[in-house]
Amino acid sequence: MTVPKPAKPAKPAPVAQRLTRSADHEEADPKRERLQMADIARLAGVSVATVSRALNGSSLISKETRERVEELARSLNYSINVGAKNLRLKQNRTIAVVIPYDQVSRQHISDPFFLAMVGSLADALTERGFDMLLSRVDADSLDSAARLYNSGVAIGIILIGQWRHHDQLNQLAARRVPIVVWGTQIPQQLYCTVGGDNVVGGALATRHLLELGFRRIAFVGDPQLPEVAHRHRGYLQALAEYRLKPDPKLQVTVPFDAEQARAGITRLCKQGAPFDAVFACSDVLASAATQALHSCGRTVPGDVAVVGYDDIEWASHSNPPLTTVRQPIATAGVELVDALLRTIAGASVPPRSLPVELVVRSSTRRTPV
Amino acid sequence: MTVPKPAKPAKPAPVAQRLTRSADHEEADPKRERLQMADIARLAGVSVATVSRALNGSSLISKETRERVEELARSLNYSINVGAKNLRLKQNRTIAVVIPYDQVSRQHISDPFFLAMVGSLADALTERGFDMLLSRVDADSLDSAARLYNSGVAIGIILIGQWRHHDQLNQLAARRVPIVVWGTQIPQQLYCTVGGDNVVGGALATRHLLELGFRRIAFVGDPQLPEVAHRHRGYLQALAEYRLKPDPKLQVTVPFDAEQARAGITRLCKQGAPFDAVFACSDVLASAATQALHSCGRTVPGDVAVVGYDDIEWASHSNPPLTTVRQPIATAGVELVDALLRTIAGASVPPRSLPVELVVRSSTRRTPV
DNA sequence: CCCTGTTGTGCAAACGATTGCACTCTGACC
DNA sequence: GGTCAGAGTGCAATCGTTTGCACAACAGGG
Repeated sequence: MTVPKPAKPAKPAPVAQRLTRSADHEEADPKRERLQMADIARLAGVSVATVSRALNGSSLISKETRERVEELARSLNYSINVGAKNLRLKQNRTIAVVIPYDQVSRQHISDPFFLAMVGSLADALTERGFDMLLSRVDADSLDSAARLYNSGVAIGIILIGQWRHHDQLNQLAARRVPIVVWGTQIPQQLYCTVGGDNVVGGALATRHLLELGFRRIAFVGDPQLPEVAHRHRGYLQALAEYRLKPDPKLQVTVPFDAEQARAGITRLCKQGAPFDAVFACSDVLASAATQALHSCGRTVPGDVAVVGYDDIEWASHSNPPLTTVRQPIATAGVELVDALLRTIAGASVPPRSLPVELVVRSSTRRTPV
Repeated sequence: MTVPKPAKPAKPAPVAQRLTRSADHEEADPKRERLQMADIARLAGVSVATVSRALNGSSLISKETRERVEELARSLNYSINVGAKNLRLKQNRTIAVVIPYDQVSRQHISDPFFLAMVGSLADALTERGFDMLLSRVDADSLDSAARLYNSGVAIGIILIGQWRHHDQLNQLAARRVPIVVWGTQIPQQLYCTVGGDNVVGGALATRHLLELGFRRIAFVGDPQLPEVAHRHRGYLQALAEYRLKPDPKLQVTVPFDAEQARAGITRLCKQGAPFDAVFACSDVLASAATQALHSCGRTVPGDVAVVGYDDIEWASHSNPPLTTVRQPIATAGVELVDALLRTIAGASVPPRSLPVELVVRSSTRRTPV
């Protein structure tokens, strides 16, 4: 496969010879093998050890040699083989970002919230000089994500989407895979989570509706999912503050899927259980709900007020602009990376919950604009 | 650093001894060094060569040995060190996806269109068993992206966002870096592009407005950018079909930045140059334009019709729902990956332009809904 | 002239896998 | 009994780096 290279001279060859040799090499090697340290060494008339040290700025090397080597490397735009370097040093600057693909509560990788998170993580990682490996894995065999760590591809894993896979995640953590999860804190979890404060978020949204006088508030989401469960708890809390009992008929249990949310809301309308507001656990769900309401002949916010969750970019551009609970996406990226790096460093990092805030727009106005 | 391991016996050790040895190892090595082939070999009482062959399904190995090794590896959930493997085999299954960050026409990595593209690429790459390295680079030193290839981290590069960096890209291609770019075809380009058909897209959008009777159509975008240039050419084409001369006053030259688009449209309103429609070169720009128009007291589509470009998810949810030119994001991912793989295989892949279609919604209705 | 630092370099052994080649067993055949 | 083929395995070189150690060259002090 590889074209044999001329043997390395025992002593530095005189300049003339070196140049010839290099020309020879170019001719003899038209397939343009990737440049490597040995090439630089040969051209500079030094050993690879010296090149290595020079490029790493070792103080052992004389200034002239270092500069000559650096110049040569730059002019040939040589770049070091990271794989070999990592192998030798047993180090690595790659972080895996994993988005599980859940068959049941199917939030696809193209979900805007996840994508925004990916963007935020990309920025945070680039900032700190890490590479980001983006990977989609089947949520049913989540521990296949561990492969990324075990095989040394990445030094740690950031997982977006806790779903119902708490146990699998705990197993990963127990196997000492450095992992940080975007999600919500669960009792007895062995892994670190970073997430918005879902209880507060749920309460904020619900309280807002209650303050506006709405009393029959439908909840759209699947409380089996940890994050949704907490938002639901907030919802119940707020209701309790107003001495209201939750009506099970107003519970629309659907995964994070627009289609099913539409169907769920339509069903709710048909069933005739009266309701005057909707709290949906994501903006996508809220948007789907709004559409379903329209096709049932009910206006938003005239007949029904709608609150979403996430505050993804188009929430403000939707029709009507959506009142929603803002998740701190930008800081989320930074916090996740931070937590992971500390985990990798061996620290035991406590779960972190980030503040959320309510963004009021027209979808909950008493009088439509 | 590394804890010394017991010397490997010349002959397979008797089972009892092997088990003891393994126990010793566990105790002596509480730091849990990553499992490697040598460990499996020792426990199985064979050589690493045999383990390697067994795990790679070589027919040289007897069935019993293979199964024993496989079983052992599975039960310890060993996974091979990909770095070492790649080094030895000079192969790799990582593709770098690069999003340049342009300081001038600042489309950030969080632009929804780009993120959707990232999602699409992630799917296409996962599908084919490749890893995806997501990287944000400074557009001014684009060739730093070449580092990813030169250093062997990735075997090829997919770049999203051609911008004004045609020359840099050509240089990369000239240096034989396998690269495929999402963008538009430019004369004398050395690299392969895949993109929507921008001329047709521009023409579709403009013709649609003309058919509805609009005659003074503002163009929002910076024709210095190759893709925008083509859309602009389509715009001119359509105007010509109606024997209309383009009015330079209706040209709003702004980069892909919502803020500047708002400012540009506001300026246009203030200047008093009459216009009855806007063709914006992205949905984000269109949305910004709509907002600006509203604050100038002009309704959409009542006073001014607006057409966008991309058809990102929220185009249909915006207020009013946006008429736009749909880019084929899902197939784009597949096509980009395809083109890159063929480039890597040594083929000279011609640029590809994908069909686009007009999606008509309310933002261009003559009577508002 | 010998000894002892000091300052640069080079040699060679890692890192964890793959694979050509050599080798050891079998059992079969002459 | 000798030869041979074929099956199964191990040895050792290799991939492109880093780095401990040995060593060469030179200067200065006795």
